[in-house]
Amino acid sequence: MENSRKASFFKQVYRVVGAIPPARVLTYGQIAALVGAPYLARQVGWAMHSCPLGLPWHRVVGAGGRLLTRSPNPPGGSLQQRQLLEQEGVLFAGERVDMSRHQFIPPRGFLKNRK
DNA sequence: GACTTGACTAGAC
DNA sequence: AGTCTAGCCAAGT
Repeated sequence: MENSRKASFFKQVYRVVGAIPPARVLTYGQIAALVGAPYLARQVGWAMHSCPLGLPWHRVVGAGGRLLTRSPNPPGGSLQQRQLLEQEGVLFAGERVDMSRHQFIPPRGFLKNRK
């Protein structure tokens, strides 16, 4: 059986994002790869646009630790994202997140050991 | 069921 | 260094 992989792409993304520990960040492409579609980075970002409350959307960054957040709310949602990350102790290299330090590396069975 | 949109990425200029 | 193009595909209309 194909396990419970029938969940919508979005839902899978939400699950991954919601599982990111504090002081850790993931790139859209990496999240996409985690759900089994390294080329769906866009859809990941699109899924985040619907960012359900309670989801650590601020822990999702673009390639290279770049902040791409385009929240329709305040112009410059990236700034808020940066503050939220710094609040967790994430270090920044200029305008980018220090990926070499905070890039989240999913453990084996990260998606399997889901309850 | 076809068209449009999109918080991406990588490569080219 | 920045700007542009192309490609990929799910969900909304």
